[in-house]
Amino acid sequence: MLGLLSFGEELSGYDLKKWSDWSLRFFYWSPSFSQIYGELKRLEKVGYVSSRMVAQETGNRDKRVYVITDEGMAAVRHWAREAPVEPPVLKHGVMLRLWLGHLLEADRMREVLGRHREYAETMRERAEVDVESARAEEAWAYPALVLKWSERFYASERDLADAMLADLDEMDDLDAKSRP
Amino acid sequence: MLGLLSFGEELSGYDLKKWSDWSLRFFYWSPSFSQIYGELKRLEKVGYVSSRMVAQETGNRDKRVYVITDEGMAAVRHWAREAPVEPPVLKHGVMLRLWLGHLLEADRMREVLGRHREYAETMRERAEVDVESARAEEAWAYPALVLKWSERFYASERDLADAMLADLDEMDDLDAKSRP
DNA sequence: TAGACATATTTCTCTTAGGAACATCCAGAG
DNA sequence: CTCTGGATGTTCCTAAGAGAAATATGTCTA
Repeated sequence: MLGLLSFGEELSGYDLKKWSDWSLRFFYWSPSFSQIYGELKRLEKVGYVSSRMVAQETGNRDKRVYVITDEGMAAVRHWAREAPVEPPVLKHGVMLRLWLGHLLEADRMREVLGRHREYAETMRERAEVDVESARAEEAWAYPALVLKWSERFYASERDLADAMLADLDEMDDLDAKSRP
Repeated sequence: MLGLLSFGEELSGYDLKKWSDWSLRFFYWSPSFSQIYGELKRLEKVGYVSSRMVAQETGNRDKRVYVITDEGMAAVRHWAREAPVEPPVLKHGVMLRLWLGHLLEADRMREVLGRHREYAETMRERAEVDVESARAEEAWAYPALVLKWSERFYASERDLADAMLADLDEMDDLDAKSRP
């Protein structure tokens, strides 16, 4: 949350949710509304953000918008610089299922893998598009860098699926030969 | 849990924890003890596992061991076959930090990335070792397949870090030129 | 003029995470 | 020969996270 606010914009809880959904979707989860609104109150209490109410002309409901304070900036900066490097969290449901390959037919496995391949390619394409738009703005240099990483990451995820499909074929061949 | 038990072994909660920590570490998170023991009771109540107490000769404390039932097998099998293909969950703290590149020095970024690169290479090596031992046993054919995937995955994670380091260098070069 | 959709926030409930506590034994260090 | 750390084995407690639903309010469209 502080990271998102560190770009300097004045954002509502709703904005933060949309922003994080949008910006982090390639490499990080996005907090739920309940987490965001709760956290904003906590952050304000400790002085890392400050807020004000905004009456909206355009007709929409009034909202509370938040900006990061100097203390908040110091806190995120400290985190970004000094936090220990932690391993990424991965929960790969597709691999979990294939790990249990004795429970499903080879064709079903291929289908699951194929669908995952499609997902990876779709994500790669989306990242590719985002790289272009992020490069247009100077302020997005680092996000653009990470988007480029994401594009490559999903390309690799797609290739990994292909490699595994090939491994599956090979397994079947060996099986067929040993049981003629 | 049912997946782990579907290999047919009679396991205690403690065994399940060690097993899942060990087997899934490359591609899935492992449940906590509290989840495991709670879940085992729930699974027994719905008839997916059954348990018995075992008095241990070797001196260790008595334990309760669980086996999967036919209904349990049917349930995991159904899950493995029919569950929707869901996108993997990724929380890449390193990328989140680099996304906030405006908050830290270029050298600190390189350090974080370098450490992540090392982590990826270590994981790759571990996966490589595990592939060999899994291939020794016929029953581990599918786990071996996923371990092979893991080995490639971490190799790619390492290469992605290298590519990003190169991107960072390039960014610095351009920066230096535009501000002579 | 209803219905879908977008903004904006709160509430509730369930799951997951993670550590601490408890219990028991073994092996190795001092 | 005792102390301590580590492995086995299980339970309890608390906090964080996920996600749906409820509550407002207004716009645009079929």
